[in-house]
Amino acid sequence: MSQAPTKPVTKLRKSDQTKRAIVNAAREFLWNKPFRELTVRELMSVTGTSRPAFYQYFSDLHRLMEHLLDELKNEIMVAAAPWFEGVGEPVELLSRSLEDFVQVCYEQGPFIRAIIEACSMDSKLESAWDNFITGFDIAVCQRIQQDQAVGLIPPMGAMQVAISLNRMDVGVTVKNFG
Amino acid sequence: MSQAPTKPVTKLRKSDQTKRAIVNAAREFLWNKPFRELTVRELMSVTGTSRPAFYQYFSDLHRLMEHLLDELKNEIMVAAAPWFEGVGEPVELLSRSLEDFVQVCYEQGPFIRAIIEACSMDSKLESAWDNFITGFDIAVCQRIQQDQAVGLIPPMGAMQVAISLNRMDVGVTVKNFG
DNA sequence: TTGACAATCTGACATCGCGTCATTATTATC
DNA sequence: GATAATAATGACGCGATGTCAGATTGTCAA
Repeated sequence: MSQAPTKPVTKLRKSDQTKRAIVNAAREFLWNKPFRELTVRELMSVTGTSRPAFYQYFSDLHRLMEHLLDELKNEIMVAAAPWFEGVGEPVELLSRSLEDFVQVCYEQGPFIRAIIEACSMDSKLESAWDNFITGFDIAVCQRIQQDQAVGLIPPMGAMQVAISLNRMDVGVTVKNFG
Repeated sequence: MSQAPTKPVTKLRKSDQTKRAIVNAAREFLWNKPFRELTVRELMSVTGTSRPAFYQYFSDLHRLMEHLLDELKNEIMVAAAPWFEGVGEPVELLSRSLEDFVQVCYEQGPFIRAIIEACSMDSKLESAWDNFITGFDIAVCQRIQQDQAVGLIPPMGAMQVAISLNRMDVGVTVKNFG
């Protein structure tokens, strides 16, 4: 090996620190206030740095929300991974990874709400969320079809059921954190 | 009777004409464009009258959406009335007034989507929508409880089921008209 | 018809938040 | 410690909003 990647390209730049501060400030704000009240000015006043500095890290507030969506995606993928892969006894598998899943939704509830609020205001973020949720639609659909093949679930339009269930989950989550 | 109310206080003001024009222009716009792209300038350029004239009728765009919500409420109440009152054989009643209900959602789909998009941007509109949907939660809950009393539906938390089903309906409707 | 009052509309204004500069200050690296 | 890269800033122009005094239009009694 010519170059062991023990320390990849990960320099600990000062800027990462500021970016982290921005994201944290956003999280704190959005924990109990709606996205529509978030302004760049208010956000940056918390971090200490000036308003234009924000644009060094995100081209606008919606990009910031896209970042939160990415982080949410990671958290959820970890929690739902065993279920997504779906090896093992179906019923027990479901109830076990559902527990982790609900736990994530509980911890991230206000941010999920905020992301969805922001979706109405930006086309790109809307697409990003749509990709995210469509991934679930497909995964749930496949799971249903597998269980249908074994006779665990009666034969009905798997995709429609998947979509409906996912929209229900989102709707209830948003309601409970509104 | 001292004064027969054949013609109430309903003068046919010129203004009502303009207001109608504004609402129509909004409907046309929102039929295939998202709420976030609607501006007072663009809206009024269609009606012919000047931008400030808008504020004679609605204090802002969200009030306009509140008006659309009111009109939607009326349409839906008519369609769902028989089911809301709930006299007659449960199963047939459901499938019959569900048909009217779905018809309204189909015709009004883009406006429902637009209203919900706008909700994220205005606290008052959000409350108005919440009142609207809560009415359904309660009605569906009662209906479930009635059918539970007769043994048509197994005993589970009626309100939770009602809320979940309603959020599913909204979510699927918005998805299909997005 | 005419006058005059009220309803309706308008141009111009102040405000607010956004996003972008050229420029300055601060780090990181040698 | 010098210097190149990186980060932060003040100042600017933009677009949309909501308001107002004043002009315009519609209405109705005389």
